[in-house]
Amino acid sequence: MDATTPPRSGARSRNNPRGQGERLRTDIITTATLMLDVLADDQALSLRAVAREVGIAATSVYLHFADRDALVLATLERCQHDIMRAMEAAEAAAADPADALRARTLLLGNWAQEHAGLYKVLHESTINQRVEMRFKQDFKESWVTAVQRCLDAGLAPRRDARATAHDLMAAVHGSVSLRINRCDTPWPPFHEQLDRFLTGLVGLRAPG
Amino acid sequence: MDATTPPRSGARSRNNPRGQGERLRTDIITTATLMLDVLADDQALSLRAVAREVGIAATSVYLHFADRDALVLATLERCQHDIMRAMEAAEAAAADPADALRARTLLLGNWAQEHAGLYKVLHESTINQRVEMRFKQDFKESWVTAVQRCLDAGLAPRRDARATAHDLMAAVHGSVSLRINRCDTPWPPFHEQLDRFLTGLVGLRAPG
DNA sequence: TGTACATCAGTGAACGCGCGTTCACTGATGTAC
DNA sequence: TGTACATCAGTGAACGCGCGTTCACTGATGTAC
Repeated sequence: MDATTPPRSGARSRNNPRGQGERLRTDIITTATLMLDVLADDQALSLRAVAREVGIAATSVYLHFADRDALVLATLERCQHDIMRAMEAAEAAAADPADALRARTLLLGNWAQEHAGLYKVLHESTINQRVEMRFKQDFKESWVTAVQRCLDAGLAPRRDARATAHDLMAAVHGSVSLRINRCDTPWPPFHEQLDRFLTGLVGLRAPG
Repeated sequence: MDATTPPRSGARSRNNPRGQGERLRTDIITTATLMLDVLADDQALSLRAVAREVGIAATSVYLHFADRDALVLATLERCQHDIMRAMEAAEAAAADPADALRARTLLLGNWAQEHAGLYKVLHESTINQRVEMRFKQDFKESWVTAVQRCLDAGLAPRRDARATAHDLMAAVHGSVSLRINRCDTPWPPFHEQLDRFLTGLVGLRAPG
């Protein structure tokens, strides 16, 4: 995503200058991000492979992460953080709450299809079962808020914001997940499907 | 799922009687099914672990499957076959096409939550990227047919059956996937959400 | 200005492990003559 | 009825590999006195 300088294999000098220890941490996360996007599975990411790609000894990873899971978790946390910021930016440019809801959903859907591997690791890999990812709570709440704003603005018939947000999240996640996992079969354009979700599940007026 | 006798670790005699070679194949698949349901990840299933659990030499697996992927594929194929039969049975007991659509969806949703690991392997694991699973085509088509029947019976306003089926599949898959992958956070009852999907996306009349 | 010491930012060798797969082999049971 | 051979249903040892993690070590840079 928007990380500092990408590390080049073997290009790292042995000693970082003092006070720059955090730079290695950033480099490791950046590389792990790229690799997870390709692998699409947290279990397939090996700490040694990450170290090789960064150009450091495998043991150096332990300077910044307790174990492999901690590395994956940190990677996903930064990833999720970037998505949240991007969604907020998309919302900020919208004309009204309905437009904002559509914009944030469209951004998420497009991001997911562009970074299929990362999306899968974030939402479908078995690390979800092993460790708790608290930062996902904020993500979930942000959807409830976005729906609530539409209701408050009278852009959709009154209904339960939380249940409606859950419905929309489920539909969008499912649509993206099916597209990602079965690349072979043809699916309808995402934005058209999204509009049906917004009218059918949230009750927004049809666009155009 | 409804396999013959479940194999017990080490309980197998060295030589199956003649003509019973297929029994081992069945036993291997049954064991692999149980293990995949626990592991929830096809890459985590090791051929050696399956063999250990069945009580045979690791090499014996090669008598029936070309490699590890072939074993996983055969397992998922039987699994999908069983789901399809169960869905057909659920539909057969329904009063009308709308009832049938609801019954098949409810069955799938409940099955997925009871066999979370298998569902994940079937729809979210990386074997989807590695090999083509042709039997999924039938699955997809069966949803289009089920929706079409509702439209033909005048139980929902006229619309494109294929797009509508895709929308419903996406929403249901997403709902199930979110429930499976984040067991911690609370989700609304599945059957209530399903009814909202059926009314909002398919256009069926609200139940009750 | 010199020097002992602490700290930072790493490295390299080694551990034990489980894995997929290949290979030559075994041992019971059937079958042609 | 006897026997050679084919077939079926497996086994056991071995291969080379990459993995996560631990451990003792290194070498540059700062800092107290």
